[in-house]
Parts: sequence; structure tokens; C-alpha cells
Amino acid sequence: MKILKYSRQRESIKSCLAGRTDHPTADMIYTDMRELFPCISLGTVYRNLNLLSELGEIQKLTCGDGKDRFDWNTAPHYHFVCRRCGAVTDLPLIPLAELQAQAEKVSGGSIDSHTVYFYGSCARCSGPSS
Amino acid sequence: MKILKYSRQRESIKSCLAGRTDHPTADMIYTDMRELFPCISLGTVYRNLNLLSELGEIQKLTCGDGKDRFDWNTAPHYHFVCRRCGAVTDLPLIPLAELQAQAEKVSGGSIDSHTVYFYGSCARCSGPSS
DNA sequence: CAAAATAATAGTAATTGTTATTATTTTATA
DNA sequence: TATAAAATAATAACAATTACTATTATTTTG
Repeated sequence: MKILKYSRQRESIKSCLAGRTDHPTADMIYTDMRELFPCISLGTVYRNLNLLSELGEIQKLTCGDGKDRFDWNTAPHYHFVCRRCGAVTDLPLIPLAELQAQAEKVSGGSIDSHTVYFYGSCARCSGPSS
Repeated sequence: MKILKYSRQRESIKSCLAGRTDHPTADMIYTDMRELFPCISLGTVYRNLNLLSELGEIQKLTCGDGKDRFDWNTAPHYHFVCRRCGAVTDLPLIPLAELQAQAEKVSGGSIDSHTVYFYGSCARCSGPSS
């Protein structure tokens, strides 16, 4: 199936994601999208998020909370997951290309990417008011 | 609910997992377990795997294929996921404590663990016969 | 050791996140 | 504009997991 260069919903889903710094689930995107397209289907959201991530225009994350999350930033970077509030945030760390090269060596196969998730309690949740 | 010190099924699930070097899903454990306990329930397998991982006696992995996997080795270590055959294997790499310390610093919160998954094609799947 | 209390189990139903199906509408192209 | 292809909304189906319940196993208590 050839992909059309233009689809209102897909364009909108992509820019909706691009406008968020958190890492929303399909359901969160769906909630947002209904403001613009009150009749949009959850299936459309899922289909386009998967399509966009297959095309390499967005990234799918699995941080261990059971639901997929999505990230407009396709550049490799590491994430932090707060176990208390569930927030997923980017960390300003340089991805370790050497680590991946080392992993590839010991694996005996070929490695094209890696993911790193840090788990703990975010600044807000560790703060004095909690 | 207080946890009993002895339950045949739980003990057996734990030692079943301990005897495997792959990182089986609940369903794979279930298949194994039925040889010993033909009437064991899948719910029992799930409940005990979750219980054991909450107790810190085993580890739960989410490598992005939709199903949870389990690891008898609770020591921090990194994993390799083959996108072709789906195998999940351990990598002999020293976990980077400094990276976690660095992540904690930039996060502003507190971090107690991190996971690393490498993705690619394993030795067998990259080999000549494929 | 027997009886009472508590936890674990098998069997099953329910829930959740996600994907597939289908009739209809949108978009691209001639 | 007419035709073909792709995307959509609505809905059903699905797979992994969790919840429920009556019964059984284990522990505790007298």
C-alpha cells in the first residue's frame, strides 16, 4: 500500500506529538486529537502512530508500564521514568556509541540501536512537599 | 496478605526459571510447569512471577515485544534482543554505575536502577546460512 | 495432634492495550 | 470531473494480563 503524502489526521497526529515534551500514550494523543477531530477513531490514532514510527518519523518507547509511548524525537537519547508519578522525560546525556560497539562485539551479531531507561523518583516526587 | 514461606507451585516456578538461560515469557513458564503440575493455572504462573519479582527474587523484563519476560538473575546486567528470531540474551558487559550517577545528577531526582537493551540481529540470524 | 485461620490454587470471567475488518469518505491522478 | 487508491470511523476481534470465587493446601493455635 502506497502511503499518501497528505492525510489530515496523520499530519495532525504528528504535529500534536511534536508539540509535547512528555511522551504520550496512544490514548493521550487520542484525547488531544478529539479537540480537532471530534469523530477521530482510536484505531486511526494507533494506525498512524505505528505507521509514523515504521517510517522513522517518530519513535515508539516501551518503558515497562504496559503501554506504548511515543516520542517525536527520533534521535537516540536516554529516558528517565518516575515510578511514583509515571512521568517519562528525556535526559540530556550523550548516547554511548562505544557501549553499543562493545555490545556488538560481545554479542557476535550486529546491533543497530539501543535503549536506556533510568528508574527512580523525579525531582517533584522526591521534593520536600511529598 | 502475608506470604507463606512454602508453596509448591511458587518454588517450582522459581527453580524452573533458574534452570533456563533464555528469558521466558509467562506462557513459556506455563508450558514448562504443566509437566510437573498438569493442572496448574496460568493465573498462578502470572501471580507468582509477579510476586517473586516484587520480592526481588527474580526480575521482570520488558524488551518491547509486548510480553513480559522473566530473568532469574536479579543482578543488574544488559540484554540483547534479536529482531529476527526474538531471542533475548544476556551480554557480558559491566553495568555502568557512573552513567547512572550522571543520569541522577541531570535528572534532579533519585535513580535506583536502569535498563539497557540492544537491538539487532544475533550471531545465528546474521550468519551465512541466513 | 486436631481445629481454626490464613494463604494459595484451579478454573473462569473480566479488563486492558492493541490490531483487524468493513463500509464509507478522502485524496491523488488521469 | 471521473476513476482508482488510500485513509477513515465504527466496531469487532485479539492477546496478554489481572480479578474473582469456590476449593484446597499450609500454617498457626489450642
